Amino acid sequence: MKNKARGWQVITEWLAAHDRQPFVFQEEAWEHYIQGRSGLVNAPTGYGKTFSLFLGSVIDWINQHPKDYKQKTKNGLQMLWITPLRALAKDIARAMIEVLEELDMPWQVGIRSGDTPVSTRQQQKKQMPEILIITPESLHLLLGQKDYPKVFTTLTTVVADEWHELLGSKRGVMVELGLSRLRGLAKGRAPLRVWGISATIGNLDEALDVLLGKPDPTAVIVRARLDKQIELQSILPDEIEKYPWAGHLGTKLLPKALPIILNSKTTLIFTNVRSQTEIWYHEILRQCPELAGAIALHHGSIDMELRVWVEDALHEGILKAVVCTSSLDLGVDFRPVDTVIQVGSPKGVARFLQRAGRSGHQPGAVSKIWFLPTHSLELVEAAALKAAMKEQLVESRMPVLLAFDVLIQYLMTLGISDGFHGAEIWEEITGTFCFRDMTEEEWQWTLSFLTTGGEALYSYDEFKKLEREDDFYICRSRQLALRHRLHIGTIVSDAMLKVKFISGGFIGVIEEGFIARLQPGDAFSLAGHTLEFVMIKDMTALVRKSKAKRAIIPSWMGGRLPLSANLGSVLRRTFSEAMSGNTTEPELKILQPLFNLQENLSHVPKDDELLVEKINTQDGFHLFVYPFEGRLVHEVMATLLAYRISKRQPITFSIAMNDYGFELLSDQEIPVTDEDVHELFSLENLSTDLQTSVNATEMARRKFRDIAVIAGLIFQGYPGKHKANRHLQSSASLLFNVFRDYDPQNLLLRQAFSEAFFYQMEEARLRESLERIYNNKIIITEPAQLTPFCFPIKVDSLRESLTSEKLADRIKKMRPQF
DNA sequence: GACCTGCTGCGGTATG
Repeated sequence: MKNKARGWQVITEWLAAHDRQPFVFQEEAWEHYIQGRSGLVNAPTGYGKTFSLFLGSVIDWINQHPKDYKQKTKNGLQMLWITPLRALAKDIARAMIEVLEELDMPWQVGIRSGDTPVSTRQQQKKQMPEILIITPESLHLLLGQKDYPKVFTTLTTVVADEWHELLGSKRGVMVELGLSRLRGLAKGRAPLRVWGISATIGNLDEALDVLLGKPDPTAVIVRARLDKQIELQSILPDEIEKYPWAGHLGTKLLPKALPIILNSKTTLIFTNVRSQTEIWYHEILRQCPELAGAIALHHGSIDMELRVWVEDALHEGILKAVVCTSSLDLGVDFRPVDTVIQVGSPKGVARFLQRAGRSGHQPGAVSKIWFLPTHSLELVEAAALKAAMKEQLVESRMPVLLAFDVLIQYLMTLGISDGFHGAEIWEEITGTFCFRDMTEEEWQWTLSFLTTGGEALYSYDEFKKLEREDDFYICRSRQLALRHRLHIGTIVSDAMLKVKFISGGFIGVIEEGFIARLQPGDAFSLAGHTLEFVMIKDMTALVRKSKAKRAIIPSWMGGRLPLSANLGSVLRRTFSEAMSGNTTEPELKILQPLFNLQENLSHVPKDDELLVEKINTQDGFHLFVYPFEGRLVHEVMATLLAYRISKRQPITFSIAMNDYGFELLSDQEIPVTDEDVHELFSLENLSTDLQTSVNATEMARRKFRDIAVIAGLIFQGYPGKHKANRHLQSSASLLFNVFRDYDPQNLLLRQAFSEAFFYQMEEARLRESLERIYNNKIIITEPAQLTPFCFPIKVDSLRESLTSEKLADRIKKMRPQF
């Protein structure tokens, strides 16, 4: 295998034999690779990016070491493969071993992650495999071992797999920092070759920059020159007039989805919410009992073992359908899946594409995805998604900047292994994308915070973590080192209780708050089982099987993904099209009666218009506004508007919002007219108005909790031992106050505020949308009754104050007739 | 009888 033609041939043959398209390593890319360049490979999921890159690098190695090929040699660690998912690590390892066998290469492939057994770890300590697949957290744990540089002396290549998944998060920052150290260790040798593997995102160039840290003019992006064909079809109700105007469940359309499931080999049904998967699972079985045993459900609060069982069953093709949340979004491909149903809004174009890509894995096959709306208006999203996909309006992943919490954790990691020299690490860190704008002053603050505890905590010894000897920093406390190892990582979880059968066997986790409301004997549902709650013991909820007909579905406090900016803007455009009358989209056609009603009662906004509805009901005076900017932006915008209106005249509001718009409700007439409505959206005095109206301190306080945990200021207790969430929250709050009062320059405090502005208020997006609205036409209507647009928002705001029974009554009364 | 919202991911000790 001396020449590249032979190498290329091996790759092509292998990929073809394994049903994957050999498009990634084109001649040109291969050339880049063997010249030792770094870069980024981009292609849709399931198209063999991983394998092409892997084969390419192995064959390149063979070319460079022709004599060692096929010999059992101890080469040491050659390649580090970073993956965000443990499950993915296993998949990749399996495929790699297969490839190596075929090439007759006696290389070892190892996995290093949380579930790597101790014996394997010790084995690896003695001798590293040639290829190590690792998570970002485990990489940092390696960097926290004594003599860690020895492990990496032979390393030539690092691959960041699923880089788009890590990029926008603090886990991505961990990768950046890890890479900076590995590059530092490689100084004096051939520079590390670093490759990213990424699905399509809006900012691929930036993704490469983040991976590289310092610009590298020779680095390349290898793009797949193919368009994955995706076909979207909506599941339409027979009579749109009878389909709900609000809601998020979608079970009314299940009878229409069932034939699709029955006619497919294997179907994935994606929902947005964990409780929703439980509800759908039960509902499917109720309507189609013959599916018992052939369907399963999968979400993040179901015990790992059960999930793995479901995943294996998917691989083997023995399941007819799996109801799941985005826990099945990542990496691992399930070939038997031929049909995907998305229930409700996917909230973003990228996520939708990814889910669609779960079907039709075979090269050239069309991925088909069904969209099942949970309320009428959501059908517009289907039409918008089609347009967005056609135009490739995939969202960007914004890299995290200046995450001082992660930096502090990292420095401590280096401190507990061999210690570090300030100047050397400063050099490396400012070479990362995340910290390239860090000032010398900030660096000095960080070091002094770690050695003294900073201005507020200097009198507490436990915060003097590192000892300083000239420019050398090291942690000499075994106790602190131990604690630190337990806290490496950036994922801060909420306190959950495990659920276990009395007879043995874990089922999953639920929130403390949910179980606190249960009485022994109550029935609830988890992982598809109906369970009877027996008691709590050792922070575990013990249950037995129940035959109860009615069971409470647990709810989990999860994230609230807002509608993405991309999807929002296409959505606004789609409304314009819907009213143009010459649309061919079935989703828009079927909605025509609804649009007509909206137009008669009020107005359907065009692309360059903002609709404001003033409605009086027995509840009071409502102002509905529809920017289609996602709920986070709406929340802040609503608060801002309420404040600006109240400056005109004393008035109080209650606020409600969803992804499409928001509501201000008052008991007095709301003073907004055509003449003065524009100035409510003005950028003038925006910062001061925001500071007065939005409680930024409270938002920052909430953000600070994670920051304090990541920076290692709060000890979360030993594994297995429970520490109530309350304690965590209160100690974080305490620290927040202490910093605010005694150390206002504290960088972690500052970070909490900037995270609140960036992630919670989405300040940049808020500004953009205000500017857009300010330059748009604003149409104020005064409908005589609630409109299809405002209905979902109104229902949401009622839900908080009413029981579901009363709510159903109220909704019946509220709903206007066509 | 139902117009029930709120995702995902990782990691770890020590003694007999």
